[in-house]
Amino acid sequence: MRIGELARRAGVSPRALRYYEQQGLIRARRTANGYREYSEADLKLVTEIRSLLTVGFTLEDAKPFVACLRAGHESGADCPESVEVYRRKLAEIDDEIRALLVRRAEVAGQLSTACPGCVLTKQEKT
Amino acid sequence: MRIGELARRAGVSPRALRYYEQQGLIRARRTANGYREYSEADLKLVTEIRSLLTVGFTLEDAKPFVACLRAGHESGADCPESVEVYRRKLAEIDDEIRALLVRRAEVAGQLSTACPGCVLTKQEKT
DNA sequence: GTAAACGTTGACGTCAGTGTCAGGGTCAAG
DNA sequence: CTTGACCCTGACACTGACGTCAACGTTTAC
Repeated sequence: MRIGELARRAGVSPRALRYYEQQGLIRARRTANGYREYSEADLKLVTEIRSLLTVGFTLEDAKPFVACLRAGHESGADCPESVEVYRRKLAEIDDEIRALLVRRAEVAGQLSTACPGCVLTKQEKT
Repeated sequence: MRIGELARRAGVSPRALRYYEQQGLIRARRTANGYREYSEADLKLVTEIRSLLTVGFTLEDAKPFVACLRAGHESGADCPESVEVYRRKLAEIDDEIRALLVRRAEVAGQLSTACPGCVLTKQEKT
């Protein structure tokens, strides 16, 4: 299939697919006229990339998963490198959550100082 | 005081101060030679801006606080516009936390599927 | 045959808050 | 008189994942 069809089926733009290729995540055969030609396996790669991006992974993070799929594994996570990325991202997410909770507390504290009662709006009506 | 001193005392770079000015957050008198001249009140403004930035506010978010201080209030939060920003940011932070918790669960789920036992490392050793 | 719909590469724009140059001017100390 | 520490105004670089446009070639449908 050509880039437009792959894009539609994967739910991304052709531009995104070219970008993934530029970043070394996917490759494409070229037909005689220079058009990119993709296989069903490529659709699987792109689907994997998309699902990783939507949970906050970067393309760099996604590389081991793609490599794992290309190595013949059924899941992109079936490789130690992918598992390592999972563990690292999980730690990063935890750090972000902690940081956000701290910020939330600070902002809520400031708000309650500036406007007592403002902070307890709907859920709490002590 | 001139920009270098204000920068040191506020813990920011001169570049940042010029940027804040460009964005309409602070103003400065100019001496005969064109140098920016700041007052103690400006230090207070910049300190307020910094503390807001560190909890994740944008310069745009900080504008009402600066305006409030310039209007003569002791705290930048002593104005309804500032309180409104606090409430909005609090809601934004809550949204982010919720999104991160969802992502965390997804990643943890994937990790435990790919590598059962990996997810419970230190704290849980069921 | 021609217009629509597709493909190609290349390159700039986006968001925020700076860092870091270039190419100047100013000012005090020695 | 010169060095060094300031100051000034541009203006480009950065991060990430693209959007968007230009300027062009190809294929498909009528």
